[in-house]
Amino acid sequence: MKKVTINSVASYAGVSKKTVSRVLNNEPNVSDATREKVLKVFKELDYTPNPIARGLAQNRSFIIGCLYDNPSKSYITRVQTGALAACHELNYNLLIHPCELRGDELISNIEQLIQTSRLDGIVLTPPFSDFPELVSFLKSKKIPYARVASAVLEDDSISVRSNDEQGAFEITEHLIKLGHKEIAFIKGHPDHSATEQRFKGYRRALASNGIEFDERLVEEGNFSYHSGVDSARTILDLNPRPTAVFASNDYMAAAVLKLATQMQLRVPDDISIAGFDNAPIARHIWPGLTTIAQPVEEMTQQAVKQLITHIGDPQESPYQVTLEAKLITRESTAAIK
Amino acid sequence: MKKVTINSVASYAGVSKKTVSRVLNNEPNVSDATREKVLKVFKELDYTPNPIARGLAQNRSFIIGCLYDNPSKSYITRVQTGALAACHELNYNLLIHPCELRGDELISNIEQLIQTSRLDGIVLTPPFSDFPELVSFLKSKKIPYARVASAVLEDDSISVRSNDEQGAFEITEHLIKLGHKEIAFIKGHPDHSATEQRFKGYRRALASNGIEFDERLVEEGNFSYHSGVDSARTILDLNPRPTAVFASNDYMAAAVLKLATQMQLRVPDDISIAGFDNAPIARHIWPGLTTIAQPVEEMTQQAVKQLITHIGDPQESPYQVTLEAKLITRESTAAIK
DNA sequence: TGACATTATGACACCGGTGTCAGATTTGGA
DNA sequence: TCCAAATCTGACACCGGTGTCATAATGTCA
Repeated sequence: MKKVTINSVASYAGVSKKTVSRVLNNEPNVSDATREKVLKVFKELDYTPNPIARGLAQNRSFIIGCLYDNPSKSYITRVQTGALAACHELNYNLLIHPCELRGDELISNIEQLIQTSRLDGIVLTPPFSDFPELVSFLKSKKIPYARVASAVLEDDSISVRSNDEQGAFEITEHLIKLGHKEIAFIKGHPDHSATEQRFKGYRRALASNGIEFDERLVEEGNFSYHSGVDSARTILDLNPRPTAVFASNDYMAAAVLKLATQMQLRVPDDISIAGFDNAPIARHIWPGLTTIAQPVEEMTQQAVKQLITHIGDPQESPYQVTLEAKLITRESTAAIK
Repeated sequence: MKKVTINSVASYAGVSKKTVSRVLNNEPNVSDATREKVLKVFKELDYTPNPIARGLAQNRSFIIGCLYDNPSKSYITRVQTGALAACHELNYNLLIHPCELRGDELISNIEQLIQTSRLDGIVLTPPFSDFPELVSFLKSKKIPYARVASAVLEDDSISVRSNDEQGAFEITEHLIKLGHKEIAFIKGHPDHSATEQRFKGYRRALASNGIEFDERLVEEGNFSYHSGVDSARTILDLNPRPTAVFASNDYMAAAVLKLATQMQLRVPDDISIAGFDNAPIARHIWPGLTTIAQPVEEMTQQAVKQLITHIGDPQESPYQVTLEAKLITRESTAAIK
């Protein structure tokens, strides 16, 4: 099995390699007869163009990077799934880059990544989607980027999000409609813009239903299961105890559930619990968690698709979409007795 | 900011580009004076060699692929973490390739992957580590590969595993020592070689403790949470009910726990439950699951490191390691009353 | 000191594609 | 029918490195 290069194809088809290249790239100015002849040779020789040579000639790598730092493995894999779908479709490769750095270290780490791997573009996922220094660094270096699930919109960049504020509003209102008035809230990690958005939604739901906001019901978490345990401890010890807890994500909600169960509280009879994200754990525990499902794969796929399109044709105007989040009710929330 | 290429470095340092290349690759036959001079220019110009050009010249991509199909997101991310660690260390890129295909479709999918992405090598993770057709395909195409957590050892290929059979033996013996005699077992997915290994360990522990194996206590699962629910239903309805359940992974164990809780059974007072893998869920639920922890990151990292070393120097003899798995006891198992 | 082995260096082709541009061929309108 | 415009095609340099080989510089030993 010898290598099939553009040269073999060219000589076999009796044309120049430039013409073969034209066919490869669907360029105009090739007669139908020639095009078909070359295409036939592609099949016959089972030719696959070498992306490395292509990359060298065009100064591209056909690789985009995917940056994330998320405690939720399921979120990560969902992001990857969406990104990969877009990459496969458009003949790109995906380089995953988990990264826990912040500040200058983050910037220089990303700079090095771009330098050494020659990325054509980069997808930012939470919490990086809303790091202004990172975004402006990429902008200054003219590295194409797309932002997934960012709260802050800019009109000159690609951004695909879902409405966290609205989701939090809906789930809070769901609790209110069940008769709950003392609804505790556990915040997420301060680095994530979703944290603020979800908190806003919670407060808006309270306000629009005439319930006074009570600061003592709010705990600071960081999206990790562990932080959920700490917050839960404080909340469940409150006197009077709130009748419902809305945690900013499912891991923290699961922690509340665990602690409540350990304390012999029955969920949802004694206390309702709601989460956010619809992580697998939300349906792997008993009772299943009422939560908000976001189209993470879809968001990432659209973002990456846009990004690659933009790389191929920088004229293409960047676009921004907001997708729908959906309330999923399970057994962990019920009407107050 | 203009591009810094090998040519700029060469002319700036007053040497030929071949000499620069020699320094880059740590080749011999460069005088110390010249080497230092060139190295200094690297720093001064902040030069990063272009891996694409390098790849073209050497007919390499500096990319290795990572193949997996696993219902456990945490397992996937652990595999990725290990693989990335090795790749970073050795200046390689990692291309992740989740894949649900089997048989001929799998082979042609992988063939296409290798063709289009020009992988230098591929890491097989369960269940692919033990697919004979895939392994012999790779061998016939002379694609370097490494196998993670495979049960079948071959002495001419790289393989890093941990001892599933022994782990299952230990956890079963743990239950036996707590006084359990009727221990139900839920099998994993038949594609995974671990499934058979874990079952073997379970049986060996029974045998070596003089407990007769009872086929009625064994259920077929497939590692998914859902299959665990089905198996749990059957097992918990048995009369007499077994006093312990050992599920082949934590998701299925969590399913047993969920169902048991729904049935008002107290765990571990009424029934003990054990899992395998030490997935996050094992400590996110109440009671926490007794389970077996495998060094997944470590296994993958070693496998990838070996693989890349082998690619760089095919003389390097492939090696095989077995790492230790560890019993982790939590609240879900207790002495029989 | 001369003859020869060893080390250091550079010229040049090459990896497999793409961009530029000139020349050949076809098309269309007067 | 003829000429300009549009369409097609190929020669050749180039992307940024590495491999080969010739040659220059240095070292070694009689």
